[in-house]
Amino acid sequence: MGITLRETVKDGDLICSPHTPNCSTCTSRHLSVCAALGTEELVTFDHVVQHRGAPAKTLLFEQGQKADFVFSVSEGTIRLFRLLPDGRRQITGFAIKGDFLGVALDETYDVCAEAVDAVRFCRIPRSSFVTMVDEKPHLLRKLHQIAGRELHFSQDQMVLLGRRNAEERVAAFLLSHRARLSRVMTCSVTIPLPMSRSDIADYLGLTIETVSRTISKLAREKLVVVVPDGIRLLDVARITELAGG
Amino acid sequence: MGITLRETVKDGDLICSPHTPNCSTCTSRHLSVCAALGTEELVTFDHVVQHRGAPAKTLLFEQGQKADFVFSVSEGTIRLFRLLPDGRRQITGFAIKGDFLGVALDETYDVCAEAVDAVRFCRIPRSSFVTMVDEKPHLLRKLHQIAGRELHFSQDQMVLLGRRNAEERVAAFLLSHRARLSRVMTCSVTIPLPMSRSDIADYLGLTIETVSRTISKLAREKLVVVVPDGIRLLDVARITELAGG
DNA sequence: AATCGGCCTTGACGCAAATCAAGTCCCGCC
DNA sequence: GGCGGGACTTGATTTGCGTCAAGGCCGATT
Repeated sequence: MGITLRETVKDGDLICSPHTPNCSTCTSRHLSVCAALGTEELVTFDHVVQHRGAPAKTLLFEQGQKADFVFSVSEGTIRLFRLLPDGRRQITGFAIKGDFLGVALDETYDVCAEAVDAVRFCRIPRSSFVTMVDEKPHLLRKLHQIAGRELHFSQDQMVLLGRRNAEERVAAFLLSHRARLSRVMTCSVTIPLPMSRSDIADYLGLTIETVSRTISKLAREKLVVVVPDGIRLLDVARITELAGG
Repeated sequence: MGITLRETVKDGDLICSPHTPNCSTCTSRHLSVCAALGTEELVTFDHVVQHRGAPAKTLLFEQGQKADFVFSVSEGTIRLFRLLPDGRRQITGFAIKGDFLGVALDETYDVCAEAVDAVRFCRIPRSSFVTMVDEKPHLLRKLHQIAGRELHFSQDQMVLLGRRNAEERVAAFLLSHRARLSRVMTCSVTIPLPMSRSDIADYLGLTIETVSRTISKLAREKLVVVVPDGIRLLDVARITELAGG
């Protein structure tokens, strides 16, 4: 939470997959932008894409930095956040498998991105990607569709941050995170939460203590059970009510 | 602020401009999506665009409703908001001259839109617009660029709602609103605010009273002067400091 | 096994903003 | 001109969440 960040990861710090996988066998193949790629485009993609991995806490890029790459997450969780000069942090989202970073194609990153746990991703030089997008309108269409979804999500988050109380925020977080996870994994009622309480707090506009107390309260009311690195939902219906709308 | 809304405006309720203006003479011609239109495209546009006006408080469309039109605002202010079942409201933005509503091209509107004061706008059937966008990649590119800006803005707003105190919120609102206005009008230090305190409160995640008190405090400290339907900034530098980063 | 350091939880207390409650101003309307 | 109502301000009080502080748990390190 300090106001200084470690320096952004250098290329050498990233783990290259020993036998570079290719896009056609990628398990994120049908997710996100990649879903919009035809088989022949996939070949083009394979030429420019770099498959990489990074351990927990790696800073992948920083707000304001020149956006040399766009990313597609294939494993693990990445926190996206903004920092205020005095160290306050607002996490704007958690990126998971299938999520695309850099939808806007901006010259600079508008948030910081940091690995929550060990992550794998592929990255594409932004310039190459922009070229492809400019040549393939259907790729741009897909990208725009993703941007639209993110815009919609941001509005949900504004309602949450502006008008919901602590309990509603936590309940809504559990449900929305579960919904997102369900796109990419069979996740019944036990939600894996690799991120810390501090991350959840900074995502929900609360403090660690309030998040902890709220979860304890839900547990006391037998709506959830706290498990190592996750939370099991016991009463989805009631939690949905609490999340409210 | 009630939980029920008046029914959405019907076509008959909207004021048709007596002598329909055309896009080439429109004062929003160089703003927003329209800026991306070539002269010959403008002609196509003129055939499908409908110029309309509406008095204050007109509900233009509602969240969840089928999105029959996309809009470009040419005069006045529109509040965009979400409602919770119990009546709590979060205003996600104020649209002014040059702003485009419906960037995502979604099938349904994801927010409600209501005229704050008397407004003028042009609207285009979404289907026609989508057709144009599909034919003209550079239009889609422009649209995507706008979506990117909105995404960036949403992140600012998440930081504001999640991590800033009342004073910072109000100061940031005054400055960002001024910046937006400056794109379309010569607006020195007196910021016209057609929206009510209640609107500002619901935009900033505060109550009317807190907004009022905070503005009074800024006035007491001689940083602003409250004028009819607006606020004059006396010390932009100090206000920028308060807004903090 | 003992020590350390994160991370999390829990309790006591404080405070910023919400709520409750007048009151003022101003504009439209009779 | 007087009346009514909405928007705004201001004060008193409450409260939900933040802050401060202590302690527990657990994995890493020696």
